[in-house]
Order: sequence, then C-alpha cells, then structure tokens
Amino acid sequence: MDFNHLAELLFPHITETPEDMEKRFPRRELPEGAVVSRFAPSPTGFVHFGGLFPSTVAERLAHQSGGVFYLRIEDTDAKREVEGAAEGLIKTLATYGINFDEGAILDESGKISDKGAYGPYKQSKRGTIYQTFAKQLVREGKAYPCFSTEEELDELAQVNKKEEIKNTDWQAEAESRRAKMLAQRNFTMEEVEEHLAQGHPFVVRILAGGDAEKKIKFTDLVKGTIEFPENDEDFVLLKSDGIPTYHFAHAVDDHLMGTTHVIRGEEWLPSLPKHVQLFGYLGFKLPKYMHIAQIMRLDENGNKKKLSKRDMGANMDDYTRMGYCPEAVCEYVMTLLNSNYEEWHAKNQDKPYTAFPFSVKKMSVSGCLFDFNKLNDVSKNILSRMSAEEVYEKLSVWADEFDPEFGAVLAADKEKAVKILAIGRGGKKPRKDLATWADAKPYMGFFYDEFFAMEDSYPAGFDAEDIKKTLSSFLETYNYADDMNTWFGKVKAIAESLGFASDMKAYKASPEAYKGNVADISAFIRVAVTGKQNAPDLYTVMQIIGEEKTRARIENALKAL
RNA sequence: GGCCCGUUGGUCAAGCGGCUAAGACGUAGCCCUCUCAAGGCUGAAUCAUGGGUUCGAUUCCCGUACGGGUCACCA
Repeated sequence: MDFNHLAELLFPHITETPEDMEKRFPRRELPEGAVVSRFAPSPTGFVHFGGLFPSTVAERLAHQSGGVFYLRIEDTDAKREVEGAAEGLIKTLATYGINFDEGAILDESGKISDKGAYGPYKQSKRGTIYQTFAKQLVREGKAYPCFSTEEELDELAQVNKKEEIKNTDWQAEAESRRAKMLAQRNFTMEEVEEHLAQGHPFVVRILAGGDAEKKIKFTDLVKGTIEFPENDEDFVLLKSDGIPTYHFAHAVDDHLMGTTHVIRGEEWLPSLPKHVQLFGYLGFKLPKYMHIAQIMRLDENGNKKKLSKRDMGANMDDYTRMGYCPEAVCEYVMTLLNSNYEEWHAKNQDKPYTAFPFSVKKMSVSGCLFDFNKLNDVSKNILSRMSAEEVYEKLSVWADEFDPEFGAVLAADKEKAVKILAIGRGGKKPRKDLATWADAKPYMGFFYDEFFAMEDSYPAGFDAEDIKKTLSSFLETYNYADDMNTWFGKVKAIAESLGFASDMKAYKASPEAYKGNVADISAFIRVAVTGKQNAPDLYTVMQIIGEEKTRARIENALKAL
C-alpha cells in the first residue's frame, strides 16, 4: 500500500505539513512552572455548575502560576450548536470571576473574536490544521479512510440508546463492532479510488496499534497512578465533514496551543487510552492531566448521580435567578475544591478567594453532593459582611430584574431601605438574615405598606381583651421620641398592669404567678405592627416605620380584633 | 457486560501504621434574649465488608459488596 498516494488522494487540498504548523504556532516562552490551561466548552447551552468546577481550577492554576488561561470553543458538532451559546458562556463565566487572557473573547459589540497568537480559537475554523495532521497520519499508515455508510453504522448505534443497554448482549455487540471496524482496514487502493470517484463521504480512523491485553500506567494529578489497557479501537479522527472529533482536536489543539495542563471532568478518564495513543502517534508531548470529580445529586432512589443539565442548580443562571451573589457561589466552589479553604478563609476573612493558595494535592478524588445548606451558610456570611449600602445596590439590581414591584419600592426611598438593611449590620456579630436576594422581601417587606400583611396571628392562649388592652395602652403612652430604654420601660409597665411579668427571670422562677410575660406583650405589639411574630428589634422597626404609620397599624389591628 | 474510578457521621471532609478519629454545614438541647437572626456552650452521629501483611490497621495488599463514570461521524 502506498500511503503517500493514499494521503494525496484523501487530502489533495492540504499542502502544508505538520512542520509548517509548528512554525506557525511556536512554543510559548513562559517562566518555569507557569501553567497554561484552558476552558474548552462546546457551545451547546448554558454554563453548567459541573463546568464551573474544572474551569475554576484551570483559571486558578494558570493565574496563580503566572501562566496563561485561554478559552477555546469546541464547536465541532454543528448539529448540537446553539445560537448565541458561546457568547452567553463567556458572560456567565465572567460573572463568576473566570476571565481569560487569551482565546475567544467578547469584543465591544458583543461578538466573539480572537485574542492571542494561537488562534483561531474556534475549532470549526481550524479545519485545515487538523487535516494537515490527519494527512500526515495517513502518510505514515497510522490512519485510514472508512467509507462505511450511516446505515451500516446505525445498527451499531442502537447499542448506545440508553434504554436498550440493559437488554443488550454487550459481549456480542462489542465483537461485532470490532469486526466491522477491522473490516474497514482491509481496503485496497482501487476501492478507495472507486469510492472517491463516486463522491462517497468518508471518515478518517486511527489505526489502533494497541493491545487491550497490555496495560499502561498513567499518572493523573488528581487521581494518582491509574492503569488501563492500551487503546485497540479505531476511533474516528475526522468526521465526514472534515471536522475532527473531540479526541483529535484535543491532541492537535492542546499541543499547538501549548497547553501544559488539561483540566477536565472525570468522565473523560475512559478515553485517556485514546489520547495517549494519539499523542504518541503524532509525536506530541503528553500534557499533564487533571480529571476532576463530578458534582453529584441525589436521585429519587437516594443514589448519587452526576449533576445533569436538567437538574436544579445545574444552570449557573439559576443562581442569579435565585438571588445568590457570585462571590458566594465562588466561595462555595472553593470549599468543595480545596478542603482547607474554609480554614484559610477563617483566618483571612478580608481577603478574596483568589488570594487563597490553591493546591492540587488537596483536591478530592471522589464526587461530592451539591449541598444548598452549605451554600446558604457561605452566602449568609458573605452578605452579612457587606455594608447596608452595598446590599442595597446589589439587591436593587436583582429585584429590578426578578421582582420589579419590590425593586420599585426599594428605589422609591433609598434612605429607608438602607436603614432597614442596616439593622444589626456591622460589628463582630452581624445579623444573618439573608442567604439570597430573594430572602429580602419576606424579611423586610412588612416595612412597606405595599407588602404589609397580617401573616401571623397573635400568640395563642391569651385573652383577646388583654391583647386589646395592650395595644390601646401602648398607643396612649407611645412617644416616638423616646429612647429605647424609656420605650421598653413603657412596655414593661403595660405588662405589669395586666398581670404579666415584666422581668423574664421572675417569670421563669414562677410562671404560674403570671398570665404571661413581657415577651408576650411585645409579641402582641409586634404582630400588630409587623404582621409577624418574628422580626428584628421592635423599637428599631418602629423608628424606621415612623410614628404615624406605627400608630395607624396598631389602630387598624385594634379595629380588627 | 467490558474497562476505569471511588467508598471516614445526613452532607463536605481532616487523617497519610499507634489519636479519646479534627473541623465546617445540618441536626438536638441549653444559655443569652422583647420574638427572630446572630452569638456562646453541650450533645447525638462516621472509618462499607471479608481476608491477609504487621506487635498494631481508618491508613498498606487482595477479594466482595455497593456507588459512580464510560463504551458515537457528542463533547
């Protein structure tokens, strides 16, 4: 077989050689230890929480080491491509602090363009580059054309329909698949010429040189040493449209673009033998690999499952919608990525997470469950440390988009809103009422007549007359100008006049001696003023609501009793 | 089914041959307190399993079970 002839037959339009490519993309000159990593999504939808994980690692590693972090768009599957997805991906990533030094970037007009010397950064535009290497492989007898038609492969494809997996005899399938593939190898030049003459489409397959009986060892930066069989599968390098598969594009691009660390989800682990073989065939140096454990969710049977696109919390835009601020999500991601992050953060509260020395060694090998409790806790801490002003600004942005009615109320009186948000803020032990912006309205809505409602009833077990008397006495003695002590003194006086304990300790000592205590009296007033049994400090609440409205609400409550 | 990976409390996890097996979230109780949110204190709860190796295994090796991933002209 004349492989040179075959290569020319298959790729007559390719005139450049791999050497030309090496010249076009010279090795990067970076300091020792600098990591070049990339995020390489396919533009098929939104950013997935599972994608934020490896991209955060890649970003940290590159920027922490003074290296390069770039974005490559893997748009090799035109069928699945979604209009505008790439743009959305870049924007979302940016809100989570994932910024690229190089690659596909968004220009001022919101269009994607290239930045950097190793482009194009969209794989669909690198066709001839891949074909140059494919031609070389054919020339060396390491790859060959396969003219199998779609129909012929269709029956094999049936195996991959998930529902049928259980009922399929895998052994038989695997053998038949292998037989078909091997049959492709036995072609003659005449056959190829004949197919080509008739314009039949073909794919280029690798001529797998591996022996599945033989094991090779490989070291993954996260997983450690793993052993797997050599690749013996003639997988597709170039699809019939001349565009490469992931495997081939990965080898060519990551080599040419100088990637030092390939950071990806662990679902790629099984295809590692393919990649090792390909890099070997192409004479490329294998990059370092990090296969990151997946984020899991619990399915209806209580089993862990890979977080998939449909799941709650998968789409990063969901977090925006739910009102999580990006800092909280980033920090949560860090706690999952590096177990010692929390410890570090406790000691460095004022520093951003980017100051944390991220360590590959500390990464977990096994997949973890997504935990909203933990996210909420992280988020509460972050929000509690913000100034009232900052909370106001961010809350407003969220509300304007997702709860315009609330947004309008906030905008109408900024001073009041900031005052409300300032309650219990600052100092060593700030209040932690909010985990998300969506928590704000339920928490503070009662301050505004627009959202005020009698949500809770009065505490049970008390005489309605006592509640009435409490409210009316309070109205009589209420003075907006009172300071807190004076104010509370009056509440206590009401308690005593009605036979309620004004001193909690005294009440606890002998509860049977009283009808109730000041807390109950306060609760009557609180419900009347806020419509809720639980609210921040009543005195402060009344100061913000104002004398007039406070009185009005109590009067209304009295009427309703 | 083949091939890979994994398994410390409900969750995230420290651990790296000898410890009363950290810590965080959650949870229970108590304290503080005008309720809540905090804060403080206390508690319950973990090494999947069977064999080795060893004076000694959560830690090392092998098997088993369970869980996960993957097996496309998708990435």
